[in-house]
Amino acid sequence: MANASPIDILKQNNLKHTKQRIRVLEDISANATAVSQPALEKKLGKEIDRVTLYRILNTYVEKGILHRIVDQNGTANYAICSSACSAEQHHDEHVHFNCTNCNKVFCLATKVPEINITEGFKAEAISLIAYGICKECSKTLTL
Amino acid sequence: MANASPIDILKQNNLKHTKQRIRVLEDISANATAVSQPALEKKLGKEIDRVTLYRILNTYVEKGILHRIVDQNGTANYAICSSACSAEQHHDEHVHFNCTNCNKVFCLATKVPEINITEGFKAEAISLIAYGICKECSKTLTL
DNA sequence: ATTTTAATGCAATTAGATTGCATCTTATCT
DNA sequence: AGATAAGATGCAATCTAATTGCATTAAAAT
Repeated sequence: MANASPIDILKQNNLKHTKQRIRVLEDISANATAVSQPALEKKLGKEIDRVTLYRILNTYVEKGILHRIVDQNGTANYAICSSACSAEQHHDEHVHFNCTNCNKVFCLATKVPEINITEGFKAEAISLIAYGICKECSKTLTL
Repeated sequence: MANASPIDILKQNNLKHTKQRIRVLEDISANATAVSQPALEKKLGKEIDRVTLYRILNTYVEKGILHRIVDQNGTANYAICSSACSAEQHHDEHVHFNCTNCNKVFCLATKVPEINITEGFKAEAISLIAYGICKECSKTLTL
């Protein structure tokens, strides 16, 4: 279930398998880093309408197929969820890294630690984003 | 230096003290929670031009006077920095709580723990946002 | 008081995201 | 397979956040 095919994922979630939905899943899973909405639109904009893309992404987030990481600029980035995610709950418990140079969002292996939340507040999800310079950019910038 | 007046803050940062800048600081510090850009604009829109507001907020973030918390929707929220912040570095090391019901952003007392970042990535700032239902909304929602 | 320096306001523009509605496609049911 | 129901797509329009250029105005320095 770790690397299910796009069609399997759609079946598991009772979603009609349209070519647009398959393209989006293929494209996002082909990428090592999370993909931003603008990048997706740029790449798929000729095959898929802007609005459809937004709707597909929202459905995927709701179903727990993708997780959405909003970066410092307020831009939405998308990455495939681990199999532990569902429509009921996201278990996107790893740290993200947002490069302030290239703007890419990376999923790090580091897990989000337990956080002690103030009495009275009911936390349902935690987002931990580190900002700085990514591996590739630090090479380029020091040259 | 903990609760410096708007004018003091401007002096300390070599910023001209205009009535617009003072209003923004007054308004944000009057609030217990972080204030969103839309809320600020709604409140100050008749005294301060939209564009000026954006520019003031950006200068304040650059100078380390305010910190910006981007919530799940990509909306910018602003809160007064602790005195430890400067133009060189933000020490906004506490956890934020973003209510998914009323959208307010709270600064919690909880500190952000040490995070082990993957080799090669250079983290400069950490943002830890918990999403869920805030104190007030949990009261209202259970009624 | 004059000059310098920088902030403000206005108009226009860019970009991300959303809504309503007609059309088309997928899946279902004979 | 063919008809039908359910739902997804595309298009036009709209909304909101944010940014840029430029003329005007206000604050600080001399």
